[in-house]
Amino acid sequence: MNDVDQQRLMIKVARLYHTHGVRQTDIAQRLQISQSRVSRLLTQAEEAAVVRTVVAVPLHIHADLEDAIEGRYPVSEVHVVDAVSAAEDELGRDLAHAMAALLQDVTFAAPVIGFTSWSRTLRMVVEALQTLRTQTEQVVEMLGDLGPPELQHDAARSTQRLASLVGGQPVFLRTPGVVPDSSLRELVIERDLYVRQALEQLDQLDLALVGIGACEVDPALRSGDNFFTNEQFEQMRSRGAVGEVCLHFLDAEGGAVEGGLDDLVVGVTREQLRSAGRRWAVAGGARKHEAVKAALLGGYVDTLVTDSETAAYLVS
Amino acid sequence: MNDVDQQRLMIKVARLYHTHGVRQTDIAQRLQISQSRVSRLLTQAEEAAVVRTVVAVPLHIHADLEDAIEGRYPVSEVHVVDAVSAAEDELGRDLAHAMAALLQDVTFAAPVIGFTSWSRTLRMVVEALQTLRTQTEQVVEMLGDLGPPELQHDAARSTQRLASLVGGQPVFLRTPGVVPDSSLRELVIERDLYVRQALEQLDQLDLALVGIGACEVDPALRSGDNFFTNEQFEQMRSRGAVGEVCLHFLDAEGGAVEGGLDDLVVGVTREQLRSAGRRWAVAGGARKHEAVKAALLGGYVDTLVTDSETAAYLVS
DNA sequence: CTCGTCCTTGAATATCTATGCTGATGGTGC
DNA sequence: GCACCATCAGCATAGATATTCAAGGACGAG
Repeated sequence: MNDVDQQRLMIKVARLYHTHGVRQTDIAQRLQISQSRVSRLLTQAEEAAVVRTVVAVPLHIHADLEDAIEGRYPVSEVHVVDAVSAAEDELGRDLAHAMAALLQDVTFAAPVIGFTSWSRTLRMVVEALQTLRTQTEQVVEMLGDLGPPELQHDAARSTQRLASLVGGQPVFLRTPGVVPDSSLRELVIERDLYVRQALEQLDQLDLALVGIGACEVDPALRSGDNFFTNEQFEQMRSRGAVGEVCLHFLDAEGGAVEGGLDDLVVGVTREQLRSAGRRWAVAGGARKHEAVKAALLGGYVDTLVTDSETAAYLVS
Repeated sequence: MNDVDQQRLMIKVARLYHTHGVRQTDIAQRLQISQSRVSRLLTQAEEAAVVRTVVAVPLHIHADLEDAIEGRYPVSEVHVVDAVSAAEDELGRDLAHAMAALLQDVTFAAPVIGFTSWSRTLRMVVEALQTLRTQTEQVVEMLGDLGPPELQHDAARSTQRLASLVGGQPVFLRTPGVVPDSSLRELVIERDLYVRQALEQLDQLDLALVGIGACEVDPALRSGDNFFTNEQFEQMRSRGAVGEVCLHFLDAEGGAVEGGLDDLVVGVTREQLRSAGRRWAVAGGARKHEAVKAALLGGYVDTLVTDSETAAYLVS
């Protein structure tokens, strides 16, 4: 049996099972295959996203918190998710799905989207996305490479996927995201035409999908490996930093923490970010409470998706 | 536990199960409830349409047939569904889902939608629909009541649901759909203001969702019970009728079969139907082959959703 | 051609899920 | 206050689904 037939069979099975409600055993009998094969075809169908199961979460269960935050911070929209658990990975998944759902419904046009593929949650958002209607031409990475090579692969794939979902071109930033010294940064920008062009595109972001980080080394990355070192984070913390947005450090009030580290980052600038038409962020979990608050206060975020605990912290 | 908590629990369970892939037993343990309750909550969630499972059928598997039909008949669009089985009820379900999927994606505005809730397939379409973007103000029934009272209940509910999905007002036609004699029809229209108004609205249909019937008593209806009798169908067949659209009989070339029966129908007229901006029909199955052909030839259909066998018949 | 590797399949079975049944709980009518 | 009914939870288990394992087959290297 060739590949196309295989796929048709898969779809037929999926429809019989999900749409018609036929049991696997009966499907097997009807199509003259074994039940185990039916089961496997169904798994395949799930993986190929031929069947999509979405849990429609009634919006705005926490309307009270949302309103409170919208009143207190310079944001236009807050969505509070009722996470199933406070455990970081499950939380991330919930937040990601919520943001994906939001993105599916957008109606505005966003020719240029900025994306940071090094945020695990944002990658999960992209994973969960199906299609969207932003008439996007370009998806530009807002940060260079961070962390180990295998992560860079995931990141690139994620940018690629987002671009193909919106029907736009991916614009990669294939260069180290953090350089050891600022002159090197100049050199990189000067020498690499693609990098220069990508960075210029960030001047006209219509939609920036930003991750918010606590002021610490991300577990998935490694200190110093294409990333800031523990010492550098330590130093920034001692200067009052509580978090970062696209590797730009913020103090508790959302102000910039100067320490020369901005000059080591190859990526979107604070100004570029703040002047983006829309700035959507997704972040949650106890570790990031202060960082989220800082990002909001600093005007780096326009629309926030977060969990109820973080939301409660924000209004407290 | 009150109702709201119950619903939250349901959603939490649904998300743990579907989004996070946790087993029922583990969910039960985490939430301190029994596995059976988890199972039942999940069933509930399915029923409440909180979890929706859709099988994305790759469009245009039968592009060849579609093109051929579009070339030969005065239609603008044909969608051929690869049905899982030729059995009538399963076929109907597949067709219905296909049409629902199409409707979900429409972008045009249709202030007035005409609907015939007595078609089982069309009711299934409405059942499968989630939301749509037609900016509809009114959903007008195109035929009066047919068949036994319990069917009328289903029909009304279906119209109601469609209206609420599009965010419009349902306009019912609560009057017999087939009257024993034409003077009675005049009387009904004259006496009932609502009926008169509804019928007038049908002059300006932007989208008509029409069912196509073979020239015979629908199994779900009953001969003579608010419907044409077997004898009447027989008579029409002897005059060359091969099918009907909204109870207007058609010969093999799509021409009107005169026999006075049009005057017994309280509902949309042939002209109203043909002048509708868009005329979407869903029909399939061997019994209706000729009827579908006639409806296309007669210009009653603009966009057709049908099965591959019917499609093959149409091009043969 | 032959062997080894990798992949796919179906039978058997382990695992997971749905459901009949029973008792508990809470609301209703008398 | 009490019998009555309805509803719902949990247990046990029937029923359905996923997975293990071994066999068969396709493919490529030798």
